Amino acid sequence: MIPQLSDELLKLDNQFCFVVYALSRKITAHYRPLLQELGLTYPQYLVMLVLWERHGEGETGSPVKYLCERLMLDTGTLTPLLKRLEGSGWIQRARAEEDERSIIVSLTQSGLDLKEQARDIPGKLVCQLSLPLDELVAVKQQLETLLRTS
Amino acid sequence: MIPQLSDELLKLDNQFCFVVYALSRKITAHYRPLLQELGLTYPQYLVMLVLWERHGEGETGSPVKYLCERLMLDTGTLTPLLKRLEGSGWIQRARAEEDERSIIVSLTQSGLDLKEQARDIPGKLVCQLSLPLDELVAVKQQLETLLRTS
DNA sequence: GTATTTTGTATTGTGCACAATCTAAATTTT
DNA sequence: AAAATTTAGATTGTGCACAATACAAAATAC
Repeated sequence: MIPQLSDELLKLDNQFCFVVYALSRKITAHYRPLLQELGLTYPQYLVMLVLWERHGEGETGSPVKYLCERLMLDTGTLTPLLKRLEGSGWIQRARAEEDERSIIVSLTQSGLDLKEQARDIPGKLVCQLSLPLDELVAVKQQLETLLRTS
Repeated sequence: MIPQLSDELLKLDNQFCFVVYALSRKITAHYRPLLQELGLTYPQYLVMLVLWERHGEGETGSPVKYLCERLMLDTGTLTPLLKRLEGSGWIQRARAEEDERSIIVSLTQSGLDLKEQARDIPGKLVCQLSLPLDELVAVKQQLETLLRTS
C-alpha cells in the first residue's frame, strides 16, 4: 500500500472542522459555570442576547422566525427552548394579532432584569481566552467571512 | 438609562463564541450529505478518522479512553455512539485482556474498506469553503492555540 | 493480605440540533 | 371567491453533548 496524500488529509489533526467543533464545545464549557448562576444554558443565553439587544432598540417583541434567522436555528430547536425560557419566567410567548401564525417573544421584567447579572460575563470570558484581543478580533472576522460565504 | 460598553459586548454580533458555534454547525451541515452516503454522522466520522489513522500506524485497536482524549468527548457521548458504529458493522468492541475495565475498539474489514469511500471528502469540503487554503491554515493554527491553551 | 482509592466504562436524565412531517393561517392563482 | 400554494410554528424521532451517578476491576495504602 503506497502512502497517499489523501491519507494525510484524513488525519484528525489536519481537519479544520474538528478544531472549530472542539473549540466551540470548549468555549461553551467556559460559559457553563457562569451561565449556571443565571439559570441559563448557552443557547438560551444567545436567545436572551438577541432579546436584550432588540429591547435596547425599542423592539419589545421578536417573532420566532426572526430568532431562527438570527441564531441560524430552526423551530425544532427553538420551540422547546423558548418554552423552557418561558417556564423559567424570562420570556413570554404570544400570538401576533396581525398574523395569527406568528408567535411574538418578549421579555418579562425578570428577563430584562437578568441582563444586569449578565453584564460582566463577556469580560470574564475574554480573560479566559489566551489570545490577545486584537488577534481575537482578526480571527473572528475571518470566521465571519466563512460563516457568511461558505 | 446611559448606554454602556457592556451593552455593546452583550450584542450577538460581538460574540466571538457565537461565530465559532454557528460556523461549527454550518460546516458539519456541509459534511452531512457527503457523510450520509457513507452512513455516518459527523461525530461518527471523527471516530472513524482516528481509527483509520491508528490503523495506518499499525495500531489495530484503540481503548475508549484514548478516543475520549483524542476527540475531547466523554463516555456519556462516546459509549452510545460506538454502539451505533458497532451496530452499523464498522467497528468491534472487546474487553482488553490485560485490563478487564478497558474496552478496545477496532475496525472491521467493512470499517477499513469505508476509508476508500471517504478519501475524497476532505477535498470536496475545502472546495466549499470560501477562504484561500493558506488563510485557512493560518486561522486553523490560531484556533488550535485557543483550543490548547484556553 | 485486606481496606481504600483510583480508573475505565456504562447508565440516566436534561437539553440541544436537525430532518421530516403536520397544521392552520395567510397569500396567490385562476 | 374557490383552489392551490406558501408561510410560521409545532411535533416526532434520532443522535449528539454533558453532568451525575454507579460499578467493577485495578492499583495503592496500610
